[in-house]
Amino acid sequence: MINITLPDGSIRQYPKGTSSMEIATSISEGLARNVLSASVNGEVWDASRPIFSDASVKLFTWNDKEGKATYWHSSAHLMAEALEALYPGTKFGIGPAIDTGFYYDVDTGDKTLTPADLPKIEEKMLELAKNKSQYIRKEVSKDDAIRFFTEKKDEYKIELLQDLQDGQITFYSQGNFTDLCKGPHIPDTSSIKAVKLMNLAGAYWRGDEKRKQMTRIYAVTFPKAKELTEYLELLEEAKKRDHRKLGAELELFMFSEKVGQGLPIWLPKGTQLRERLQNFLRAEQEKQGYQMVVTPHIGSKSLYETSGHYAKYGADSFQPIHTPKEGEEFLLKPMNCPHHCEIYGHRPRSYRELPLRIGEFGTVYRYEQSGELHGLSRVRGFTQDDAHIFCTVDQVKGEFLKVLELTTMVIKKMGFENFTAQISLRDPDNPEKYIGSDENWNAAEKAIIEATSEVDLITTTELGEAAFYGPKLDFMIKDALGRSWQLGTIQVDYNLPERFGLEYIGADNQPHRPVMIHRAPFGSMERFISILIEHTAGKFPLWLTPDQYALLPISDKWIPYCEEIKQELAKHDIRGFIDERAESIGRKIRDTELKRVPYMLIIGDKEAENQSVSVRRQGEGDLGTMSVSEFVAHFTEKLSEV
RNA sequence: GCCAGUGUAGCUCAGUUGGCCAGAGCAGCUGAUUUGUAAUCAGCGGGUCGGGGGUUCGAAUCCCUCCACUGGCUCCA
Repeated sequence: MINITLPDGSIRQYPKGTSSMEIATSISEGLARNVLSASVNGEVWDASRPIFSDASVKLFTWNDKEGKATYWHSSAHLMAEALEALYPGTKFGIGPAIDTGFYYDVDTGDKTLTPADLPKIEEKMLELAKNKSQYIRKEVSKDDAIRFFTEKKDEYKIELLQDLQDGQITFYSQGNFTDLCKGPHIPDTSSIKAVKLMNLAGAYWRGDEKRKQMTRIYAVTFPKAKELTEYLELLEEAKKRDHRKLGAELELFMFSEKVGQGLPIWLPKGTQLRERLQNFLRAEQEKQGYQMVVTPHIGSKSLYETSGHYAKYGADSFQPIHTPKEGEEFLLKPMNCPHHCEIYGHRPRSYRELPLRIGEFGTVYRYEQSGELHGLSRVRGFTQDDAHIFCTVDQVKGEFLKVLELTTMVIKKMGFENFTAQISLRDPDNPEKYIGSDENWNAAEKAIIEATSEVDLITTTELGEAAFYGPKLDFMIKDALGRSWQLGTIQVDYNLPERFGLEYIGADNQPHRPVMIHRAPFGSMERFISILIEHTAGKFPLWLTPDQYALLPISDKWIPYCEEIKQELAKHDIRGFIDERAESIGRKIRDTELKRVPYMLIIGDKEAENQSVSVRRQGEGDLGTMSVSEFVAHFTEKLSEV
């Protein structure tokens, strides 16, 4: 007998060789029906795999992340089976589960898959799923495995096998399909009830752009048809909120082929929004002792040679521009930090000046590959809400915590409730990607890890995600549709001060090297606004929205009264406009609703007579009639709510 | 940059296997209407069918090429 510890701490005894599925059955039939996989001593296993020694077991169903991952990975195998049936000779790369669904990288030889082929594959998958084929695990020797795929002429799998150790190789089969796979898998195909192949994309074999490009098929499956429908509805909603669409409809920004791709042009309403965000942050930063600066859009190439940016990114950047007579070289500013280092270094600094906090809404230009550009979220010219804090080693932690506080305050003020932070450290296997000494890196990484551990913040740690000059703390927020986005960043940097030879004279009258903290709570105004648009579906917080109200006169004879109200509201810093068109009130309301103006003030005979306004809230409807001062009170209350 | 796809009026789209002056709705303009909580009516203007080249008696439609956009990949200071 073996002892099985369950998540609730209870220990049950089972015969040697009992599977997780059998354990589930012993608990309840219903549970057994839903089990997809199980963790055995922390490792995710097939539910059918026998357990031979004492273990702690956790059963996974569709409600667990691990259960979904198993389900989708098994679905990838089912898709591969369908592809092999429809397109014999198809070769397979890798087919993992992802956050939502799974993909499989395939090489269909001469046959190019098109979106029109996808329904056929879906149908085949559903047909095969009905066979209730079991996923069967088999341990194989490396030689046998290589022989199998050599016969199948699948060079991708053979390459994957080269990196695997003999004795640790397993195959999984279901129906007529066998794949190299370490598993685990769901019991059988019958739980795969709804299938949707989402899209086709090119993907380099092993992520290497020098190697062959395979076809990646993205897909998702569900145990219930209804869940697929709900998922597709969510995608529809995301499409409706797409910032590129809303940005055009609400006249926030535009792009022009003539100006150039990836170069956003801010229209008046978008500019209002952006400047309100900047003013808000500027005010908060000034409270905390930041000083604003303005630096030029170009900088001498030597500036970036000093910083190391040129060596790292020069070849893949916009190329230097030259002065016509002298032939001097200048780069479009890709970063503000070198300029700020020069500000720090332009005269001797005393320890009494530190921390010195230099802020700038600095517009930078970076060459991004054409296929990378995406609306406002990935552009070639953007404005960072940048600042650099120069401080002593002893001040690093305190300053870091203050920045952390500022950043979380900003995120919350923007209406994002869910956020986490990612600690991005060096990749220990690729030291050549980074500048600076190990001592500097260790100190910087330690500072971030220590400071974040002192605050109430959910963090994850990623190796290899650091900037080339220092580790980062990146903020990840979840939007209203549950999607994750990376926002602002805080970076601790011991290296640039060294490269720029920055110093301060300490209390001991000796020169010391300052530490630099790079930080941007929004990240970039462009990217942040793209996220804000999608999060709010264009219904911005009241304090931020370009027009807070629209006055809608029922006939043009009430325009003068509207003017009066407008002036009164302006006294309370409430901004809006009068819809003076000779349109029906129904039309005016509809248009204003679509423009996401939060308040509509409808003015006709009754209102003019009683010196009142009829108030309608966007998306909610009629709030009734009130006096102008009552509206101001209502508005002011709502304003303070966010 | 790479793979796949898309590009017809400001927007959303129609345009049969290549064939009469390329269509619709919305938006715009003009006029009428003076309206009570999500579209008043009528008239008018608007397109070198993404650009260029080619095949053809004839191209929005077929081919080549360039550009932009979309979904991914790679990249992201």
